[in-house]
Amino acid sequence: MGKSGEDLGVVAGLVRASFLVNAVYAESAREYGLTVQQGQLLCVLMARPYGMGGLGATLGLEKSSLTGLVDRAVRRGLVRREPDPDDRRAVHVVLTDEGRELAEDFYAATCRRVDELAAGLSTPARDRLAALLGQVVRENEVPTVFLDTVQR
Amino acid sequence: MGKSGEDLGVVAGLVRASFLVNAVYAESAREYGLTVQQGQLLCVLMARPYGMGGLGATLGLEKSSLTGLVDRAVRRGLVRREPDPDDRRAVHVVLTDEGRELAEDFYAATCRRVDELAAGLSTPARDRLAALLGQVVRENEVPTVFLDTVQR
DNA sequence: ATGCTAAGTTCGTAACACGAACTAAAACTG
DNA sequence: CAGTTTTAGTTCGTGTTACGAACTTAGCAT
Repeated sequence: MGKSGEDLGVVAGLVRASFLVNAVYAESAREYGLTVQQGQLLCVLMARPYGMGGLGATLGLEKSSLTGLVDRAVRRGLVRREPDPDDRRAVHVVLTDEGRELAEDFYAATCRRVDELAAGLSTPARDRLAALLGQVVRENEVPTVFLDTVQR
Repeated sequence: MGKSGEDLGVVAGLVRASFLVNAVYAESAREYGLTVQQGQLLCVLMARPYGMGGLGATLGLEKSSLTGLVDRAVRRGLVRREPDPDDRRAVHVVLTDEGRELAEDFYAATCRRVDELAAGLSTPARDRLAALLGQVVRENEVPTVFLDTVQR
């Protein structure tokens, strides 16, 4: 362990880095007229449509919280509720064209901003950081709240 | 800046790890009957008292948002507003005894939980991760939203 | 004094999050 | 098949969070 006093432990490093990412995410959302939660919703739906239950599991929210979140996103024309042909109780939440466009712009802007947080790291340092975070993420089964790669 | 390839890894790693930390933080807060924001408030005040303005700068909130947050914390007996002897407009927000105790318990529980996120890393890997995150945090001037170690 | 700035509060509005209670459809059971 | 239980979502009521605009009071310049 480093004892130089400037050194942060893993725990404080993770928490503060997380604070940093949250701030950047919020700033990015604000830039696109979104709340953080709406931004997350769009990012999740970029991968594929989800049912309300799946969204809850992915975002870590109760289903009652989702109704309103999706309602507001529908009202803004960002998503659509489609009936599930195989289950008349269920619903697929899908991005509209407008929603997809906004999602992609927001996603790109957020990537750019988060990337800048690591701007001071050398390329090998970035690779090491990516590998280490990748391991943490993998071992803790994080849902796909943010895509790893964009199709381009 | 954007050498498109590896940095997506860093970006997605940071965002997802951040999601993980948020979830753990929220879970911890809930365990102690706190909201995330109240938990953050307590953690910030563990270091020292702050004025409303300082709290806003540290937490990234508008001052008008803080009045309510502090009000509710006061109502719960966690913090106290003390007059600043040198400036009669200003206020020091200070932890009460009850607030400090809760803050320390919450802080410890959160540390434990966040630490478990990195449980799968070897000791040298943890050190590398800590060093890398420390660099990111240092270069982006994160306010002290979470102490590194309790009194050391 | 006069004006300007800084520290906080108040107010109105919107979003968020939860649990409890509910409806409707699916799945299971006898 | 009828009857029960589970599952998917919504509705409702409550409390929290967050913001900007307008405001009060106190310090700071002239």
